[in-house]
Amino acid sequence: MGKQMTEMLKGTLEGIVLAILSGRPAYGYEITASLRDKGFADIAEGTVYALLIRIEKRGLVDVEKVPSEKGPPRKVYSLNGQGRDHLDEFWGTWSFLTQRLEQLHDEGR
Amino acid sequence: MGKQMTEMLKGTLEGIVLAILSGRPAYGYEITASLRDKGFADIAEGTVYALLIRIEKRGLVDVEKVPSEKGPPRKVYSLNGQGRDHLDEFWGTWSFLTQRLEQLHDEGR
DNA sequence: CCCACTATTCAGTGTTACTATGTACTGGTA
DNA sequence: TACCAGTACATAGTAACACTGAATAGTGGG
Repeated sequence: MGKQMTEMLKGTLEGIVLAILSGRPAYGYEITASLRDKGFADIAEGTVYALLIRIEKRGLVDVEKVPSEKGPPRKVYSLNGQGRDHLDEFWGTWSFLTQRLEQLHDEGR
Repeated sequence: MGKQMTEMLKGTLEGIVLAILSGRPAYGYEITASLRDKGFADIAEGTVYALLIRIEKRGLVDVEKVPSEKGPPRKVYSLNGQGRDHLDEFWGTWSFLTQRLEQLHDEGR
């Protein structure tokens, strides 16, 4: 992954994962695959799992352990009320940033 | 500043400052004021100065010391060729991110 | 029996923005 | 004179985050 992308993902990746979970509950391995599909090809598994543990500790998601047919049990994460609030905040912050940057980009020509 | 914004600025602030410098050369104190004008009210001076030193070490900007009438000499930074390339890369990475997130945001309703 | 795939965890690292403080120069004012 | 506000830059220490690399564990196929 480019170093620029790595830095830009800080703070953003959390929002991305919360947004994915806002659609439906999912487990780590699944989310990693989903990210790859969405174009984030080089996000390491370890990164996603660490993020999930973080948002769990903050109380943004509920967790349920579900047995898998193909491997160890899955930890299925679902967005709760607090998580939904946090996601709303995220979109607010994000749109603020995009507006400022769009303006800067337009000024630059 | 919100913690979310703090994290999201990582990687982005550098691009913002480079974009400002792409318009015209500027010095730290001036850039900090410019950021306040642009809506980034709570960015600490120390943050900007540290960033400027960083991009100087990476060779993205040229520096010239210019005496000031109102205080210590100013360090005026101007974007050089390498900085311009880096800024282009930044916009590329940024637009990739915004596209993915826009899509995610639209899916979320 | 080993390998590929599924699934999670964790210690150590590098980068970044923030906090808090200090330094230095000028001009106005009490 | 002494002090303070404004200008201008620097830096040590901290917290947060994504990445690297590796380990662990379960299942099924060659």
